[in-house]
Amino acid sequence: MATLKDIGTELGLSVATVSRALNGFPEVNARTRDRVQQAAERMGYRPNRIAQRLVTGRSGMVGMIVKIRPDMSSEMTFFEILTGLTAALAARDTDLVLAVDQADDPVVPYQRMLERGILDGFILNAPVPDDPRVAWLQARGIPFVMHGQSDAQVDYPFYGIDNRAVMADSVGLLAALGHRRIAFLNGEVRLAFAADRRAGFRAAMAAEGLAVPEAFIASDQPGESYGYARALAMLSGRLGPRPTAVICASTVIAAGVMQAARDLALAVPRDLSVMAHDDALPQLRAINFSPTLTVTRAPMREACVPLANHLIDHIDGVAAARLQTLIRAEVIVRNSTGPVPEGGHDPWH
Amino acid sequence: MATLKDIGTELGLSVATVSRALNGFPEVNARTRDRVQQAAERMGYRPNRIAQRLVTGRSGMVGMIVKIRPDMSSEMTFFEILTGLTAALAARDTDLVLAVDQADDPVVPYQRMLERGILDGFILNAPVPDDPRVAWLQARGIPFVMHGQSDAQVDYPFYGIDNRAVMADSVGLLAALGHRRIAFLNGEVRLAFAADRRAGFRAAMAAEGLAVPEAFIASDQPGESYGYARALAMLSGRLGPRPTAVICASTVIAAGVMQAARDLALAVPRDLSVMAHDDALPQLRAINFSPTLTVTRAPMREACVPLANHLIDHIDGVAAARLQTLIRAEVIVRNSTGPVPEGGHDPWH
DNA sequence: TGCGCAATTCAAATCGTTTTGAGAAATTGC
DNA sequence: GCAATTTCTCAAAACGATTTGAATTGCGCA
Repeated sequence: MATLKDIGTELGLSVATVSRALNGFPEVNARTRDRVQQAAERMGYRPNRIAQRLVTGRSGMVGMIVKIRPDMSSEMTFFEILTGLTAALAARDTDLVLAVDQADDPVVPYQRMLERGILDGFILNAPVPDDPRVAWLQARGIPFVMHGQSDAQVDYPFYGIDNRAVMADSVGLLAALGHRRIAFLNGEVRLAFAADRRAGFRAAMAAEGLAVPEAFIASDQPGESYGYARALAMLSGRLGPRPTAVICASTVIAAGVMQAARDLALAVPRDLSVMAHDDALPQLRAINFSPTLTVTRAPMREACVPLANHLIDHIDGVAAARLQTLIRAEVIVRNSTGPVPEGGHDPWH
Repeated sequence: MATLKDIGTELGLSVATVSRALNGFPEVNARTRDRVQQAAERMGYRPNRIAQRLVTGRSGMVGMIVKIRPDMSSEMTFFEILTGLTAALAARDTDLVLAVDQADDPVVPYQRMLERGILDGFILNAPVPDDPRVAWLQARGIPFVMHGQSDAQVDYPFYGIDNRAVMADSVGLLAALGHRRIAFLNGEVRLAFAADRRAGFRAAMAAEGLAVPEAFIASDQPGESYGYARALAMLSGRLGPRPTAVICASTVIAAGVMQAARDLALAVPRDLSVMAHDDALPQLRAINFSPTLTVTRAPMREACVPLANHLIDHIDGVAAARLQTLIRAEVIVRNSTGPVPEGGHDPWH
């Protein structure tokens, strides 16, 4: 591996000049810069990140700690994030160091990674309300970006979708079609995004003047059979008058709901409208549902680009307040939603 | 963060002595060593990996590049590997840098990661026959360990299970129960492990004097519905006399086969024996099948400990020949296998 | 008392980069 | 033509560890 010194001796220049030439400092002669750049190219020079880090205090590496949650949905999502994130970080010359959290205390793995002294910052995901990781990292001045934050009243960088708006859009769409009994199959409310959606759902329903019995708001790990089982219970009539529309927190859940509808001989959208929030996971595309699925859509992979940029910008010193992005999911109306069926006009109460 | 110099000035010692004291060199006075160690403890000293790397040429970081393969089975497996691997690496004070391969050329992502100059070696998985990554890394003298190699005639470190033995054990068990028509639902034969299993299956069947029509050896990405669809075809009788036993490359596939048997009203193990190779994925446990599943078992997570150790030992200079581990999977007989049913004694030919 | 040897410790070089402060060369102003 | 400025380049110091070779100390022994 060629070093700055190699280029320097080759060209009869000092390492200082070579360094400045390559880093685009203005005080170096244009002809010298050309010579240096050509030599660097020719000799296959790559700056040694280790040496750079030692002097700049930056390593060009960020950490992410994933928590094992044994459900398919979170694994698919994680893969999607990983793909988008490593690509987006690579575009800014940054590497991703990964660890799996197997500890009880949520901050322990962060502490362990930090002790190595090789990280510039962290990417956090799946926030919980009053996330203890946030306080811990902020107390130590460690830069981080939060993925999935949807409450803007914080003082750290984040990227997330407006989950209340997601629910307002979904409920609004269904209410406009005449639906009054709308059920909601949520994710785990322990997680902030699901808590926000639940609040958003209730607020949107209330705004339409509609009440929802607790039995028709489900919350759990969005596993393989969760959607199917909960939809079956809700649609069977056992819990009360069955909903005419169901909103799902993910397309995985929607797949289960569709299956339940088929098993109960309910036609979608004639007897039941179904919609979901779509992270655009390539394994389960809303367009491949039958009927095609009406969704609120916010591609997970694309979200990784601003996520990576926010973190690196923050490390570079940009203020947190300028690195807070809350996007609004797109509403895509397809064929799984339709007008409220005959005789379904009555609200629950 | 406390440095060697901090400890030195605190104790009135030179950094050299502090360094030697902490690294267990014999020429430092026992009392001095104690003082240094206590001071280090008290001041929360952690060696700066970056500085260590610069002078030793070692970074304590290894890379892994995962290839996106959109099937559930490989994602579950990847999670399992990730969990075991980061824990095993951490035990040897090593971090894992991860990237996702989205390029066509299999060596390009390795080259890109290497250019950063921060890695001590690589963990490769999912080898293909004559893997181009091997030649590329060997030509450059980059240490690596291969996960899943099952042919011992190579000159690099690896850890894998003996896939031919897996098939010999499986076929042997079923043949001993009187089965003559044994089908095999394999993984993708593009991958070395599946090619080895196919060869092992054929050899084991030939050793029992049994022929198998090609229609009863399936190979594909072990997706969600693959096992179900292939088993349905084989067991329907459309392709010829139906098998009395099925061997599956994974428990995911076996789940599909069980479902197909149920749909065709075939009782397991009375009408059909089913066995699988079990990577011990926590999401799909062989013991939770009904009936409980007979398997060849080799826990994926445990495999990561020798995998990590092989790589780090190799980086430390241990010869590749001493770092080749081929383990034999354990055979666990449960309730999904039984004697060949009445009238199922005839071989295919 | 003085010499040699072992046991400890230390100063300095090293890794490859960035950055500071200063110096040399070229250009300008009077 | 000489001083003042601008333009360019360089040597050296840093970052925090390891490692080499030398220096110091204490000890036993003649």
